[in-house]
Amino acid sequence: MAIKALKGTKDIFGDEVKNLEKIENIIREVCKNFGVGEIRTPIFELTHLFQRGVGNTTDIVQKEMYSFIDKGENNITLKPESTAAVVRAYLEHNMGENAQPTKLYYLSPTFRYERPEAGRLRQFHQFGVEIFGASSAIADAEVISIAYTMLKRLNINNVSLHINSLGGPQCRAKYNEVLKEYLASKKDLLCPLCNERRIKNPLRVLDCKNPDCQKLFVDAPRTIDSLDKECKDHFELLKDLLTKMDIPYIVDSQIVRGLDYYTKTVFEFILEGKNYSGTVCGGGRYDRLVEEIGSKPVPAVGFGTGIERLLIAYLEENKNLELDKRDIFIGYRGNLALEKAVVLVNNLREKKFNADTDLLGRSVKAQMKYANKIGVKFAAIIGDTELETQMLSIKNMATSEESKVSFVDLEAFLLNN
RNA sequence: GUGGAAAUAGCUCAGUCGGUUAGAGCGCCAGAUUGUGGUCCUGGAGGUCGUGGGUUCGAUCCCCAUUUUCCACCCCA
Repeated sequence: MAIKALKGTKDIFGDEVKNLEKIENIIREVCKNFGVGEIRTPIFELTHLFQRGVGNTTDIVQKEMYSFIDKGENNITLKPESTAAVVRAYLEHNMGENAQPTKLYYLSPTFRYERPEAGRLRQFHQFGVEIFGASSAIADAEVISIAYTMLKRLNINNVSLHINSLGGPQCRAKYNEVLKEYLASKKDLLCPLCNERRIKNPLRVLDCKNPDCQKLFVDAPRTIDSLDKECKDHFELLKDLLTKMDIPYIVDSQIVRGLDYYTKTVFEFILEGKNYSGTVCGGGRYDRLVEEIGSKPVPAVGFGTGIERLLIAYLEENKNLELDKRDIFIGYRGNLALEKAVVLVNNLREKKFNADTDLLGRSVKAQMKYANKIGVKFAAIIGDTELETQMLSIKNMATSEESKVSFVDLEAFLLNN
């Protein structure tokens, strides 16, 4: 019985790897431009960390974690998101003592036990940014700008930015009262799920996808109407900065986010695609999370994005992408020529050219076919004549043009072409 | 976790009202005056028809179970 990859997991190879590499390169470049440094935290942490950090009432913690007891009887969980782990590392290494703010990004495998579908696997990859130690909306704007810049450089244009503000603890408490009252007045019309949430976590009710419920919410109280002056100013500054940076946004009171730790700003980039529609990137401010996990309060803001979803969006907008071409293929005919080809190719590789030769001892024709398939710019065959004259006849694969080049001038030729 | 559809070659899929050697296109390998790719032509390799059981003289096809994938919910990135 053949062994196959587990449900919700997959092997990544071929063009997919090349595309992912491109995306990752753009991500790293954007982070560099914004002065954001990378952090790599372990793949697993104590389960307790996520229970505290993500929130015990969330679906992620309640039913989607890969948890197990290791041989030392520690309760371990494969990370279902990275923010809690980054916060743990921030506190553990006293990063708050360094020059502030602390700007970190991660690019990490992430695990959630869910029903897999397109753009959602059980092992997936997340890219995210966290900025610690900056309470001003300037940081919120910068975080959004990072995500926006990344999407733009990936040529993903069919997304829209939705922003909202949940306010601080006081505003949220106030809002919860108003909302509860409002929802109670509608309880006979709400679906069973909404009525359950109405008691436990009223904010989540607004997230209900039931169209009948949504109709009721048109005149529901909005979080932004319950903001105190500080939170309101914060939100106004954010909107102002986004406008000044030419980042278009929609204020959307339905954006409440699924994780408990958000305060003030929340946002999502929502994709309208053929193969996938939905949130491709989401985040916000979480001023109370660091205190929740550690002891001292540290303001923080960040976002997370699923690389697989990013890839779907990227492929929709970038149909005929040119994958990197190898520079030269050097084939051979005969044993002496074989040795010469291997040596030449090896020398070129040492000089950091991309060079390839035939490993199967095929006919000249087959070697040329191979050169064509792997997509080299140039191809040449070494035979008796070439060995005698020490000259190569290099063929430009795109134009069929041939150039005579001596063995010693090979590097110079490649540099100039 | 709920509901629905699907699973046949490396890929995309046909097909058999249940019958002997299961097909196509693409891809792969090889030929077309034994030293040159891309188009065209010819040939070849490659499948225990997802897995296990049942019905049957006989199952890739019908039935049951199971696994996986996809879609819609739920939730999220």
